[in-house]
Amino acid sequence: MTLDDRKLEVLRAIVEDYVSTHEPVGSKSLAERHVLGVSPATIRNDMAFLEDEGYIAQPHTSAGRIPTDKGYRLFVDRLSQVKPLSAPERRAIQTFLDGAVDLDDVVRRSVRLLAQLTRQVAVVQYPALSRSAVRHLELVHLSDSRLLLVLITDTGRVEQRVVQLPAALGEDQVAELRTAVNAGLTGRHLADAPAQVESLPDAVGLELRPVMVSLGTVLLETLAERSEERVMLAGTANLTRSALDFPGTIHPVLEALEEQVVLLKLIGEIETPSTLRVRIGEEHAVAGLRDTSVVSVGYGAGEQALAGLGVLGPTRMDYPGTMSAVRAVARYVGELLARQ
Amino acid sequence: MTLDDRKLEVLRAIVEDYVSTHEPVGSKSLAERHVLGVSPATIRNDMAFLEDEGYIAQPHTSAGRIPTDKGYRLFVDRLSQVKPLSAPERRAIQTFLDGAVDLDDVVRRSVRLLAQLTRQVAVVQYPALSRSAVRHLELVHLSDSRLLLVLITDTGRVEQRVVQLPAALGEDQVAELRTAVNAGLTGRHLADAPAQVESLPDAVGLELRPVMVSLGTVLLETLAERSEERVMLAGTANLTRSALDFPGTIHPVLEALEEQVVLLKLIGEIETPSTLRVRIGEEHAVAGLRDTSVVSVGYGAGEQALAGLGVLGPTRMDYPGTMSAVRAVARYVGELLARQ
DNA sequence: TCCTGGCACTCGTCATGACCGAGTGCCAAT
DNA sequence: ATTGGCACTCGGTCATGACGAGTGCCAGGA
Repeated sequence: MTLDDRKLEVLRAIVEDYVSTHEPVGSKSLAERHVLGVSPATIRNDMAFLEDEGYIAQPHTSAGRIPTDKGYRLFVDRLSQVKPLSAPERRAIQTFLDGAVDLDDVVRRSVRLLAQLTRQVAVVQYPALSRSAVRHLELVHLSDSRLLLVLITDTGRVEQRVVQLPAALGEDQVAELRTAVNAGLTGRHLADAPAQVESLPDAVGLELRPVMVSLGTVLLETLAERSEERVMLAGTANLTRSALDFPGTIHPVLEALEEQVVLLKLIGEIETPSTLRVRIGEEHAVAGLRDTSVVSVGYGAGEQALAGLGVLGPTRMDYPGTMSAVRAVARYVGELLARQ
Repeated sequence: MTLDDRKLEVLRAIVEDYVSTHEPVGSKSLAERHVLGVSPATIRNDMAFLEDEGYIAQPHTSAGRIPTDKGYRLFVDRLSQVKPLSAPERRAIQTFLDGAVDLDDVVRRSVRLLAQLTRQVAVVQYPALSRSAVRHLELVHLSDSRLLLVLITDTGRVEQRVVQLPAALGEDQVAELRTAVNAGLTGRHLADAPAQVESLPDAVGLELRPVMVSLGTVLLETLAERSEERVMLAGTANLTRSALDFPGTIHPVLEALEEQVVLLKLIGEIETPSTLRVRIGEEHAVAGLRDTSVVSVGYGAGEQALAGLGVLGPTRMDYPGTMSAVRAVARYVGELLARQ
């Protein structure tokens, strides 16, 4: 026997019913709620087959079936149809995001919007430093021996670090450094920074070279530390609504969400924008997320994604709806950043 | 009958036992576990009195007593003794915070540390702009009609905003603006900014005055929007450990924590450092926090607090321990910022 | 060959009721 | 004012049994 169209249709019906009712679905109610053209008995046979193949499972003997991770995977890959956003939803995205005044604001607004639209936990990553270019570098004289290095990128990120100077500097020397640093780096892609930094000391007077070296070191350090680092989270409270979906507690999930590294793995690692990625249950490497699914996508104006954003929820989630929302917000954020 | 010493002692014993066992405490076990010098029957009489006065309550008829919010309040105000931190704890604070490279890092580390030490939800507010002074203002030429305004404060905060220009500017004009703005504001307290901004246009050439006006407007806007705004949160996962303490779900608590405004009310509104504030259960204005207590304190080097930090947990928390931890971290953060 | 109706069986849920024990309030005695 | 004793209350636990949703299997029909 093979996985024919009707069996797929049965699987889709099971996923849809289970997602909306949160209860194991039986053959009878399935026949009632969907136009499958066959009797419950036939559906039972199909369900037995689907269970054998691992697409659905029974929580206990005399219960209906629920989809397994493998079942959701099949659903997402082959069965789900794009669910267009409603007009009010589109409008919400527009009005919500249009008022943003800067990058922080864009990120904050989009993460909240996403949480609200999907009623799940939303994550938005700041544009990766490694994929941004330098817009300006500023040096601020803090004291004789300390300089503040401020990096401003074309994506709107601002990073700062204190630099301990090997020797005291005058205001004019700081100016010389500033000019040289900007001449060497402004407009450059930060991915190329290591190479550029190499040649910086040559651009200044002999006595400033050691200073320039430590400046370069601090800059590279900052890039390494902060490169992908920042993310913003919203909608954790939504986890409690689906608390029943998690065996025991939501504790492991909350814990995983507190780990930046984990979040970045979830959302990051994205090359091209607008290719959605869905990770379902067991597909996660992190144990605490075995009962969750993540829908993520890259955003960014051009060919290459600047960073990622996405949504995390119970494996039993409305995949089509979530996928549309994530895609729509990403597209809009991309446009917004390009406009800047 | 009055609230004599023994009754207070009984109340303290009830609070301590309940906090450590999480179970209503009865007269017999109280007599066993504490040296009160009287029999259970006497304790029962005292407990009846304490209940009449509203310091303790019975969850149901045949159960022991648990402290009410009023009981905790009395405990905190008159009964709790300072519990010094253990040596490992002190060491943890030191090593954990000493490696911080900048303000973001300090805040991130301290909020995690606090969450870890108290095993509760920790909140740290960034130094309030209104209580910081300008260290430097930078103007970056983005395009003909757009300028990036970067504000760097003496507390290490960096805020940036895009300014739409009324007219195109050359690089030298930007330099003139930069000089004027810094001459007028560097070193000034941001609380005084409105007055200072008034006089800025007079310091530049006639044709730059409109630009300076919009620059000033944006600066004041930024101050208003961002003044107290930023906070960092950690340890939300700790809420699930004490999930049993919350009737129903932790949903309302998580929701309250997502509201920046609420957080700021909790942690902010602090004038002098090192005066701990404890808010217990019903004392909260926000309904979602009726089952939680918040221990907060201001931090900062001098007389005036820069901002606040604190901890949120179930009303049934270890007040003395939490209070010591909060106080210790605040003191250390204050020192750290002063050193910068 | 595929579909269908029927039937026996499984097992989780819910309501019931008995029992246990922790804890109380009250009272008489010290 | 304190204490020991005692009757009483009531929530938690456990065993029981009825109920019903859902299944797998099988024989008959298209």
